[in-house]
Amino acid sequence: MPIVSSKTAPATGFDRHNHRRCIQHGVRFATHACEQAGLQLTPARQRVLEILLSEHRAIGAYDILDRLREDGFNSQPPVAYRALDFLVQYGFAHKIERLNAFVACSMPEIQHAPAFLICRVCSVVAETHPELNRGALGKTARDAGFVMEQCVVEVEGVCPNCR
Amino acid sequence: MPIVSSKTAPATGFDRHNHRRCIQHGVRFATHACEQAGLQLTPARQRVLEILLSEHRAIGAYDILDRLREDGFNSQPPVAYRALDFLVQYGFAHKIERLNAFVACSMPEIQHAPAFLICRVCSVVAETHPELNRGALGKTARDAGFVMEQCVVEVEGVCPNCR
DNA sequence: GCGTAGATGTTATACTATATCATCTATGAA
DNA sequence: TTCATAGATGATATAGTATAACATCTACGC
Repeated sequence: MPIVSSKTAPATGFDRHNHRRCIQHGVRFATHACEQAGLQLTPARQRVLEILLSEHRAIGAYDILDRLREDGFNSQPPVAYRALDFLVQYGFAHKIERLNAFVACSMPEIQHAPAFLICRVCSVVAETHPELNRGALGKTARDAGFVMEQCVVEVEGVCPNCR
Repeated sequence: MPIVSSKTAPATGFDRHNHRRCIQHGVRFATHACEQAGLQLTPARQRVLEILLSEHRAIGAYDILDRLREDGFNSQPPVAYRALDFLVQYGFAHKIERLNAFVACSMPEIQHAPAFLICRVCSVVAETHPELNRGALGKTARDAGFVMEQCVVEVEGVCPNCR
């Protein structure tokens, strides 16, 4: 019998894991998806994705910019923001509004509205997909006649590793 | 038989209503609550609350600052941010992270974790309290061993009046 | 009188994000 | 080939959001 119910989505990011696979998988997936869709995963875009994939934490645009500079990329703000806009637009990354920062998507193969669990101690950000439409909030919205389009769900708290 | 189920919280803000009451009630409640708690609802704080209560929309700190200036208040940024920090800290207002802006709390008498329905057409922000702990997201967090402390839930879409 | 805590005044600065216009390159149509 | 177009990048400037830091004031209790 599984400890985690199969009816709710798990949160990915807190468990210890071979992180190189996250990076490899993320880049490989984006490469294929862009080829399929006729999108250009240019060097700057790929590098920003790699930077984001390098940790399960939210990274600010200006930190990304610093790392691009180290790698010899042009380092004016639009460089980072353009790459981030691209990655967010096509679902390879997400913005954490609460932190004004960005994370790589940890489940790009699944079409989903993300939700985030943010540890205030270690800053790790785990991602899940709660399908809020189905819960109380979805019912409230329907009852009110409100059509949900974009959802921001960001929960701050303490992760299992920091308790 | 009620159209809206009593099991889920309604969204307040989209329905037409006598808005003067929102302002009166909000200020009166805050006045009493501050007296009870030994907090100072100073002129600047009360004025910012009134400004926020003047519409069910999110207002940016610098717009608030402009209105304070018109009213003869000191208009340096810290004036607005300090008042907003106070109002947010004690639950009289909320920050909408997605918009970098603030709204008056529409149910200050209820201890709650708020969720917002934001109309992208008319910018009206309705507030509700979904108790996410009870739904799928709460289960995901518990299964992951994550302790939820602060929730940001902001849904963008189209309100009943704009459809 | 004196210390303290909370509030405000004041100046400066940090952090986040976008506008704008020029340039380059690949592609496909005329 | 030439041209037009779309997408990407280069480069400069600026807009928008938020806080640090330190001085001052005021009310209160001791």
